[in-house]
This record gives sequence, structure tokens and C-alpha cells, in this order.
Amino acid sequence: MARVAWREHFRRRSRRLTGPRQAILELLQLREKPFSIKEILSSLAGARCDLATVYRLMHLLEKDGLVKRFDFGEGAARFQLIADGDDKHHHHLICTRCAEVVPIDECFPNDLEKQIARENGFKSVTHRLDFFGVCPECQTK
Amino acid sequence: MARVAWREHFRRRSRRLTGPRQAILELLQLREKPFSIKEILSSLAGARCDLATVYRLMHLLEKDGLVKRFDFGEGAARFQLIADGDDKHHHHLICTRCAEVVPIDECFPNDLEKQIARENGFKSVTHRLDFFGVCPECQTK
DNA sequence: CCTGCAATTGCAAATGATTTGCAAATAGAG
DNA sequence: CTCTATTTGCAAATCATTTGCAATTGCAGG
Repeated sequence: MARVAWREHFRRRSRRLTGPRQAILELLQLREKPFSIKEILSSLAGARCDLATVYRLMHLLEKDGLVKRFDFGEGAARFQLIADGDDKHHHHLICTRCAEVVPIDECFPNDLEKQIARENGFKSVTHRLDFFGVCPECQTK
Repeated sequence: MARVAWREHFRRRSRRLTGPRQAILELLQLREKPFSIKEILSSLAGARCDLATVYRLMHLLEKDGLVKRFDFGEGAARFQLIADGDDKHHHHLICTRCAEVVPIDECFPNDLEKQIARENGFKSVTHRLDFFGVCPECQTK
């Protein structure tokens, strides 16, 4: 999602593209890895802004579907800009060292999920599937 | 894991089977669903004990492999006694209403995991797979 | 370009989960 | 029954996240 798109997106919802917001959005699109709130804050060197502002913006972007929230079990959430058209069900391969996230299209077989639901009498069954490992880059360090 | 086994397990590690510990262990084995710390504390009606004691015991039991920690994304951890011999890789079907947990033997195909690792150059790849839905019991409420 | 006001921000205090320091209590080996 | 290392309770500390509120500031409209 490009700069122009934000302006559009924001205007349509009568949301203001303020300094902090622009800085954070620019930062988010620099890298495809999800950022933690702390990373965002410390990477905002010049355009420092408040912790609460970052949290508030992440909530907003998440609600608007511009950002995806991750929980890698680190005790703090991570956020990543959602690429254009990237709104289908898929999974992630996460580097446990650097938090790089690779989208994975392979999915747990749908039939198997239905079977599991049926066998146990559960309804509305969904699943969460993530892979954890060490990325090529981190293997060399 | 039965009462006798704890005593044994504890003694071997020179850990003391105190009042609070017994009460919590008894409670944990009452139900197969994982407990949150708050549930443990409030269910300990008679034998009330300190919050810190519960947290400390859960850490200890987790380290000893007597208890499994769950994170259902509720913002607080849950813990469940590990059944005898239940130490193999498996997944869970979790009721989003009552937190009941059903162990699931079906697993994400190993070959597919290897393939994903290979295709992306990742090493030491593992996965986390959980199913969420509404259990039979909760469907009737 | 200027104005008005609702949307935002910064700051500090509140929350909620979890952890920790420490002195008092106590299990259990001998 | 004694002695000591292990535990406990309590209070204060941490950490991530949220919230109240007064001060700021986009931006729609003149």
C-alpha cells in the first residue's frame, strides 16, 4: 500500500494524516518484517512520538485492515503492513532469531479440518498454523 | 499423574509438597481443561494462597514437565496437568467459549513441513497448529 | 490565507498480568 | 524434636498496553 493510498484511505474515513502517522507508516513500509511497538518507537529517530500514539495508530490500522497483528509468544505484539490484495487465509514461517515472516500458501488440509470438527462435535472451527525456524540470513551469524 | 506420583516426583527433586501445592495440584487434576491463574486462585476456596505462589508453582511444574502452558490469545496464560505419557507432539482443538481443550492427533504433514523449510532455506523448522471452535456443550447454551 | 472544531497528541496515571525481594513460616531429613 | 533449606505471603517492581484529559493541530469551508 503506497503513500497515495493512505491519504485516500484516511480521507474516506475522515482520519487525519498527521506527522506521527506518516512517519510510522513510512517506517512500516520500509521492511516486510513485522515491527514491535518498541522497534517502531526507537526507529522513529527524528520524528519521535508518544508510545500511546503508536498503540493507538496500530489499533486503528488493524481495525481498518491495513495492518496485521502477530503474536509470536514474545510477550509483545508485532505489526506488519498488509500488502495490497493480501487478505486471504494463509500462514507464516517465522524466523525465531530476527522475526522475519514469510507467507506460506500451503494450508492445513480443509477436509481434515472438517473431519476434526465433525469427530469432536465442534462448530465454526478455524485453525492457526505457524512455522518457526531459522532463516537463511540468521543461519550464517 | 496421581497424588502418589507427585510425592515421588517432588521428593526426587527435593521439593516440598506444601499445603498450597497440594491444593493446587488436586484442583488441576479435577478437570482436563487448562486453568487460568485466576481460575486456580478463585477455585482454591478453602485453601486460599497467594497469587505469587500460584505463578511460582506453575513455573516449577512447567519446568519439571508436569504442566503444559497454553496461550489462547486471551492475554493470560493457562495451565493443564500433563497426562501420563502424554509428551508426544500433538495439537489442540480449543473451545473459544469455555476453553475446553481436546487433544488432536492429526498433524500437519511432515513432508509438507520439510518442503516448506527447504523451499525457504529455513532450518530447525517446527510448527504450531491449533484449532478453535465451539464445543458441543457450549453450542447448546 | 484564516477560522472553527473535531480528530489527535503527549503526558501521566491506571490497568492487568507476571515477577521479585525479603523476612517470616514450615516441610522433612536426620 | 531440631535444624536448615525450601516456600510462602506481602508489598513493591516490571512490562505491555490502555485511558483520561487538556493542549495541539489537520483540514473543510469561507
